[in-house]
Amino acid sequence: METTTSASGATVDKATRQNLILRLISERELGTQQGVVAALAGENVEVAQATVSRDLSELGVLKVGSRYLALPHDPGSAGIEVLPSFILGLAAAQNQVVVHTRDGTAGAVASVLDRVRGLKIVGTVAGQDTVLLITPDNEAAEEVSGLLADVCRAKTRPAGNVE
Amino acid sequence: METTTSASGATVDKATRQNLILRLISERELGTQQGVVAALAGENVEVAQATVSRDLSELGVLKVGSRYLALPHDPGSAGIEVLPSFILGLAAAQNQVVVHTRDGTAGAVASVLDRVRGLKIVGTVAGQDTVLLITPDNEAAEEVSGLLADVCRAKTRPAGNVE
DNA sequence: GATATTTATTCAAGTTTCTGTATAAAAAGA
DNA sequence: TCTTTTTATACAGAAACTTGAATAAATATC
Repeated sequence: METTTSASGATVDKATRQNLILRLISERELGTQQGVVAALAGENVEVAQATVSRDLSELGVLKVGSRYLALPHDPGSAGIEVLPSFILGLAAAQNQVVVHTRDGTAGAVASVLDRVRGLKIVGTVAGQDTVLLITPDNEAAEEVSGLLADVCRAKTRPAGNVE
Repeated sequence: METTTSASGATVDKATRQNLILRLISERELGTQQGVVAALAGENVEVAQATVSRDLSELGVLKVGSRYLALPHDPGSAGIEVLPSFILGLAAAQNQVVVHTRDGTAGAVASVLDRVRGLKIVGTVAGQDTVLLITPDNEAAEEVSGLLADVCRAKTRPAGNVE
């Protein structure tokens, strides 16, 4: 079960490393695989870029603009990639973001958003065609809104193939 | 990912075979590993007894009296082995079994019982110190009651080590 | 207690997985 | 377009997993 024993690097198995990656990319703003390699090294886990490439791929991490976004890998449930087809509009106001969706899909959209790691969202409320996102503060609302706008502008691309 | 290619045996991977085993032991009344080997063969999956031994072990299947009982392997949640310390008494009546438990533990007991595969239970209702089990018919009630009595008489033994 | 049955374990072979290196492919920038 | 940056992949060695045969250990039966 154990792997990766390197110079001073801790011995961690693949699953542990991948969980660490999920945590790192939701805490910091990581946008390149080298960045992830460095972040891992900071946690005393040394791996090659190729391994990070494969990890991101297996984890289903997406790159939105210049930033990785992680969904907990819940195979069988919809991921961030469905959002563009559901979201019609976005508006930030104070520490809130109002997401206008296709009729009847607000619940689904909220459900997906709730599960995106690294998104600064305190909570969501879904109506019929509207999701209200509450963020910690005004900047977070702008940030989330911008990020979602990127997602919907199809600036999204998978950070790897699917299995 | 593939394994086990034999004479006429189908090619199934370990996970598939183990799921099949769970299904077989909850459908039929299997009580020996040879029996499981035979049942698998009947499904066109040929393996050795040693493999069944390891499978039962990994699946956390228990042998109660002369019969295997399977819990869906939900690591972290209590299994059948906790029942003896919670159940104080059992009584079958018609198609019902009344389980008397330590105060406050009826919910936990019901939760475990709900997850035992191969137990002929239609549904459970838990109070404070009592669980009512509804079975399809009177014989099933007797059978379930007897089985649980065996469990509590510590006739239970693991069908294998734990990982 | 002796024998038979049932289950677990040791061993070895075959397979799969994991990962770094090196390199190719793709994307971004100039 | 040319260069640079970023990401993906072929390859190979190492480690881990899977499994059957043989056998030991445990349990049940007489």
